[in-house]
Amino acid sequence: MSGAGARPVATRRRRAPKGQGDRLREEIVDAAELLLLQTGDQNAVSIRAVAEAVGVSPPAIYLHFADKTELILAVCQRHFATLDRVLDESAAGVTDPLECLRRRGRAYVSFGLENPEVYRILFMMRPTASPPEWLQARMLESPSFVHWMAIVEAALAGGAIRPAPARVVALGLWSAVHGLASLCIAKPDLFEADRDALIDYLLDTLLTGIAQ
Amino acid sequence: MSGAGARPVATRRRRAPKGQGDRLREEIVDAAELLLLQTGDQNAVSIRAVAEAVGVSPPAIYLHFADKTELILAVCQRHFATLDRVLDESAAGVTDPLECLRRRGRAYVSFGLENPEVYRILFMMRPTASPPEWLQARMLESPSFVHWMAIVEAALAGGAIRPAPARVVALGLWSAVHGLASLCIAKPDLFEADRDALIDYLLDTLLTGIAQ
DNA sequence: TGTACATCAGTGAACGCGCGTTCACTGATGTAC
DNA sequence: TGTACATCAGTGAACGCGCGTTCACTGATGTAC
Repeated sequence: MSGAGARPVATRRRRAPKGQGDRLREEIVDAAELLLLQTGDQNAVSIRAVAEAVGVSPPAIYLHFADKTELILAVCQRHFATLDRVLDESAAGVTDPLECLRRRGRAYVSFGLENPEVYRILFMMRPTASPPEWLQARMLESPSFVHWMAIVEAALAGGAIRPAPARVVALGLWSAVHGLASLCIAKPDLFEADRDALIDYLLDTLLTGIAQ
Repeated sequence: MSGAGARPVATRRRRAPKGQGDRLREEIVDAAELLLLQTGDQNAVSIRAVAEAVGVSPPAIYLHFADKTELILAVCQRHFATLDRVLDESAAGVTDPLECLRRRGRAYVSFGLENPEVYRILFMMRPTASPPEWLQARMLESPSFVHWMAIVEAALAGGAIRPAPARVVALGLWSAVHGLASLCIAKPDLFEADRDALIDYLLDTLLTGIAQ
C-alpha cells in the first residue's frame, strides 16, 4: 500500500547541472503532452499539474515559457510536425494522385483518432482560444496542407478529377475527412462498430465523386 | 455617460407573482442562450453571468435547475428541436431522396454556421463534458438522424445509390457535412471566401459519389 | 373591510476550490585566484 | 589544494480571480377568518 497510492506525489526531480537548464524545457513539454494523452482533457493540463508531473515547483515552468499559451503551443507544434511526417510516410512512393489522396486521407483520420486531444486543439478549437500564433491563414501554408494542395493540383492537371478550383477541391476533401475524424473524437461510441467501414466508404465516395 | 456605461449593471428584475415562479425559468434559458450567442464562448455562460443578465441573484438559478449542467442541457434541447424543424422545412415537399439529402445537408451546415456555439456543444464537445443525458446512443434515435436515415434507406430501396449498409451511408454523409460545418466554426477565416462554393462542391461530390 | 398568517420567490454572504502568475529567496554548482 | 564568490536552476508562500454551490434569511403576495 505504501508506494502504490492512488496518486503518489511525484518524486522531486534532480536539479539540472549548470549549463543544462534547457533540459527542463523538454521535460515540461513531454509531461504536458503525456497529461493531454492520459487525461484526454485539455483542462487537466494546468501549470500546476505539469509542474507536479515533472517533479518541480510551478514557478519553475516560467523559467522556460512566458505563459501557459506558450507551453500549449510548444506541444502543438511538435504534433503538427508529426502529422506532416505521418502523412508523407503514408503515401511514400505512390505516384497516382487519387491513390495518394486516399492514403493521406486515411492516415489523417488515424492521426486524429490516435491523438484526440491534440487534434482537438489543432482543428476543433475556437480560434480565440487557440494560441494567437496559430493563425488560421498560416494553416494554409503548413507543409501538410501545401502537400495536399499540390496533389490535388496534379490530379487536376492530369485530368484525373473533374475541373474545379484546386483550393475548393482541397478544402472540400479536407472538410470531409476532418468530419469523420472529429465526429469519432466527439462521439466515440457512435462510431466504434463502423469506424473502418466508414472511412473506406467515405473515401470511396469522395474519390468517385471528384473523379472525371 | 450615466446610463450608457460599458457594462451597466442589469436592472433588477421584478419578482414574479405568486403562482408564476416558472416564468423565471424561461427567462434564465433565454439569457443563457443569448449569452452563448453573443459571446460565442461556452465559458462565458456561468451561473453568475446568467443571473446578472436576468437581473437576479445567482442562487435564484437553483430554484429552477439542479445544477449548471441542467441549465446547459435545457439550452441544447431547445436547439436540438430547432435543428430538426429546420431540416424538415428545408426539404418539405421534396420527393426525390437525393435532392432531399442535398437540401437537408445544406440546411444542416447553415444551422451550424448560424448557431456556432450551440453546434459546438451538441456535436464538437468531449463526451464527458457534454451533459450526461446527452448519451451518444440517443443521438441515433433523435428525429434528425432518424429522418436522415429513412431518406437514405428510401434511396437505397429505390436504387438511387449504390448498395451499402444504410447506417454507413447515413453516418458517412453526416460526417462529411459535419466536417464542413465544424471547420467553418473552428477556422472561420479559412473558409470565408469559398464557403458557398465549398458546400456546393462537397454536396455534388458526395451525391455523385454515392450514386448508383 | 380588516387582520393574522402561511406560502414561496427570491436575497446576501460565505464556503472551498483550482487556477495563472509574481516575488523575494536559497543553495548547489562551477570558477577565479 | 583551498577558499571566496558569482551564477543560475530552482523554491515557498502568497496574490487575486471567478467559479459552482450552500445556507440561513427576508419580505411581498395571496388567503382564511
